[in-house]
Amino acid sequence: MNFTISPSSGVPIYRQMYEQLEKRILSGQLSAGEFVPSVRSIATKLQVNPMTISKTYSLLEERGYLVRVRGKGMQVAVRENHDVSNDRQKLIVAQISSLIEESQQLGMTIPELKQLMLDVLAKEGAK
Amino acid sequence: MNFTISPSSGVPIYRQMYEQLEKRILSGQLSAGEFVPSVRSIATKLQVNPMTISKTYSLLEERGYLVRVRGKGMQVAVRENHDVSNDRQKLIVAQISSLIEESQQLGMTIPELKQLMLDVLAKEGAK
Amino acid sequence: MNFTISPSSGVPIYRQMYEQLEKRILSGQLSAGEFVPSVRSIATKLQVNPMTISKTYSLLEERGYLVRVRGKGMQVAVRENHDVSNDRQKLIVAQISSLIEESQQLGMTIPELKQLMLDVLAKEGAK
Amino acid sequence: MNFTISPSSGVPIYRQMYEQLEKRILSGQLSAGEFVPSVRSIATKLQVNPMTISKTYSLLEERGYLVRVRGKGMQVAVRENHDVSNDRQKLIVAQISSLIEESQQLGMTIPELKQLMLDVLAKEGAK
DNA sequence: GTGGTCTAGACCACA
DNA sequence: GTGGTCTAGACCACA
Repeated sequence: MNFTISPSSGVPIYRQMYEQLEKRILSGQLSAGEFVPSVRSIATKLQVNPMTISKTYSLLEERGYLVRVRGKGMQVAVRENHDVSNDRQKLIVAQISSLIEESQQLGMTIPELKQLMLDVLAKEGAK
Repeated sequence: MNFTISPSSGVPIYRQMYEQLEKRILSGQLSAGEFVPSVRSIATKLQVNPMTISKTYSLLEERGYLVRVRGKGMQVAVRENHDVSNDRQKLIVAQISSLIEESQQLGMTIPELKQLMLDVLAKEGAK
Repeated sequence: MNFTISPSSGVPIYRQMYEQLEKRILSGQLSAGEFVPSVRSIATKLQVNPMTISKTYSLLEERGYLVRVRGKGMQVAVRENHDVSNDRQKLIVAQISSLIEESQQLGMTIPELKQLMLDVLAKEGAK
Repeated sequence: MNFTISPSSGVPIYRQMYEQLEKRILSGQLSAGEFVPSVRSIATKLQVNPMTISKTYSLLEERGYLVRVRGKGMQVAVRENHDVSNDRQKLIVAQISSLIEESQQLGMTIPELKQLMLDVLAKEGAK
């Protein structure tokens, strides 16, 4: 499993790891029951302090994404009503909402924002 | 002029102030040539250390939003291509792009995202 | 007499005025015996605090460029051995020296700097 | 690493430090990837407040000279077009240009200035 | 009156 | 260990 971290980005390494793992779980690239790499193996590979990876895993455990299996490692949690697409949707909807709020604070109208979104989507979709 | 700060939010106060001022300048609520409140007046009002506000102003100066007028205070900069709507647009477009990228990392398709955006916009527009 | 000041440049206004007047005296544009405009007339014209201009004049007086004539104003001083070209030269030589020092701190050699100077001079001379 | 500061020079300490570090980076004495001394170690050595050094580092970071590596310190940035000699040259050329401009405001001709430069260079080169 | 600089010292996140 | 943020309070230059 590959991870990309940028120690100088300002974003804490443990958060960078968190986000990459969360995305893989939410998108189904990591599926329930699967084991994630050990803290040590990742720490060695990325040349990072093991405590940092440990912090990432603890956070993922706390939020229900991972389950600690004693003596074996961390496993992707089997979540009840595990509607992946629903999780995803909530995450994206929240971001759209905050984008709307911000655009309004900047004095942009809803129709203007809508037009902008459609423009950018069209451009990206064409890639 | 009113500001809202939340000392317990984790976001540094000087950054909170920065964002509020940047938004007001970009949205034209503060227009070129206008003087912003003095460091001391804001510090007193918000019960915050003057150096904290000073840091905000230095940042805004460094980025070209404010101009220091010695002995008189800080003034909103007259920017050459002061096409406010253009600044705003760039800021929002960048955020839409990163939202698209993220949704794709989560395994969502462009049409799905588009539908979601339209739904949320419709809901917000109706408020 | 015209002056150009930029209140937002960071350079104190009294220094900006000082430099402009010093240059005019050193270059002979203002000659000995001539009266400079009154503090008030400049202050009004430039929309500047009279104390600021006063500070400029005091500095020029202190350094022997101006002489206070009671009831009449400030006069360009008649300086003994008033070799304008010599003053000028000292001023420029000092700056060339500090340029050499700086270029060496940056790891540039004397021949490199010499070449650079000749290049820039050739370019400017052709204008 | 040694630094020289003069608290009584009028130039803010954080600026004095900035200039010394900028020069060492531009001259290649500090090379990309290298870690600069910690805020605290410099502060202790120079008997100066850590915040003062921190301000220097923030400025160097903002301008792209240093990169903050969380929990580890500040590292000299790897810059894309890291043509050190080019950076240096621009800095010096800008100063030569402004020297030419100034000499002309003082009524000196280009040939006179050229002669003066050659004289001073010859004297310095002989040291 | 304005903002800038600095100290001494505290507490925090991150590794 | 690293740097970041903030306070309380002093002193300074400038207008």
